[in-house]
Amino acid sequence: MDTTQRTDQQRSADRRRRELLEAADRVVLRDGPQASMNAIAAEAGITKPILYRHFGDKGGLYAALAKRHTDALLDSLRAALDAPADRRERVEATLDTYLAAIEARPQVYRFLMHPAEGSQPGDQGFDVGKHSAPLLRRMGEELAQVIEERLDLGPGGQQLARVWGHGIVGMMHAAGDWWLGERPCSRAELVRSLADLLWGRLAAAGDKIGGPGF
Amino acid sequence: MDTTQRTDQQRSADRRRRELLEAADRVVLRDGPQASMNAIAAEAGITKPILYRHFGDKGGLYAALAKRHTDALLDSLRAALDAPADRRERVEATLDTYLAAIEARPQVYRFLMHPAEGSQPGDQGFDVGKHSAPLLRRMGEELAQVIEERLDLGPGGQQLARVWGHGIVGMMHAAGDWWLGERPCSRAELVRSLADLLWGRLAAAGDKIGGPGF
DNA sequence: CGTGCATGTTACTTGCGGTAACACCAGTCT
DNA sequence: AGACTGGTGTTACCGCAAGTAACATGCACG
Repeated sequence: MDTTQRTDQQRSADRRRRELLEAADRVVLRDGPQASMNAIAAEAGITKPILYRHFGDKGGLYAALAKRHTDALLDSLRAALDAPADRRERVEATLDTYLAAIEARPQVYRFLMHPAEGSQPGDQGFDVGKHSAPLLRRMGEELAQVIEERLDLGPGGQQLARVWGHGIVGMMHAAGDWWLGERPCSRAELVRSLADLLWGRLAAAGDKIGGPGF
Repeated sequence: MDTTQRTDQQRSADRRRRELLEAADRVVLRDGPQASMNAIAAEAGITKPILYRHFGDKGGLYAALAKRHTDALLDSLRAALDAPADRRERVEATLDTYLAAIEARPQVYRFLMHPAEGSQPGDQGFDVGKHSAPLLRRMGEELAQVIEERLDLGPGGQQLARVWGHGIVGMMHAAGDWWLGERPCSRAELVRSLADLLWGRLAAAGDKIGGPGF
């Protein structure tokens, strides 16, 4: 039969692909996101055209690389979101999971979010194109789905859930990005502050003496 | 005197610089963010080296370009933030101002936020490096300052204000980005939904029948 | 007049993404 | 056996963009 043979070849190709992705991962983590295709190929012990045969173009390689990390992150987030606890605790657990992830592997994070960071004048960086948003988009959509499934938001709830999903993810992202850069407080404090924000402390806070409130 | 002469030269240089920036603006708005230095120089009626003399490198040109738009946007945001109204109205006005801005000039917005969007396989895009964050960072810091100045948040309020500033800006940004791409609702609805989120409706919402709430 | 000095040019280097053309090395068909 | 096929690998090249000399020009000052 030729199906068995094909399976063999496909397996071998898949294995190769995985090896290449791991090599790319190492290079990106070492050299930052402006890693060149040549460098990645060298790390994998081969030359450029093979990378192109496997991934089409640089965007394809990036997409495959990003998908691995994105999937892994989304899995842990789902786990935190599904933990048996009350809503506030779940929100805090999810925030903490995300922040712990970006804290543990900032290189990966910066690659997914700010693909051209740290580039020198002579660099062209990872031309990421429209591939920088997908992680945020996917997180936003997934969160929206969870919100819509579990919360009773009345009429228009589905749209509200989507807005909130993307909004909350954006909040988490921006705060995390800033926090990662400046480390102004502990992770737990950050989680608490963000949860407080989500819990309406902004609306509940009193005005400061001497002027109209924000 | 040579001070007057110097002033003359400096003025002329500044004028030239402004002209170049405007040319760059036109090209970026027309060709998207992957505009080449050659193209910008051609639009300005000159050649590359002059651009480099004025702006150092591409990042410098980008930074100058971004600063113009960022400053303008921040000015309108400050105005909305200072309007004489209660807190919720101000928040809504600020959100609406931001969203109106990105809606009115999506090209500028995409340039500031997603500088490599729309690039073709053969393009290298605008190598934006670490210059994609500043707008968000500045907005976050300014908002933090406003919050800290006007809200009584008790002890640790300053840090809380910074977290919230960056978090809210991130929420606005991500929701706006998603909304701009999908247009799932009107601007007013989006503003309302985000303000509701900030006003604690997430915490206040009831669980949906049949399962533990989010 | 020559001496600065900013402004402008052409022509170049370097380095990247991407591709074409060729070489090798399994197994397969006749 | 010997031609055929399909995957893996190579070298050598193209095109293009960033960035950089090195040289030319116009204009104020002594």
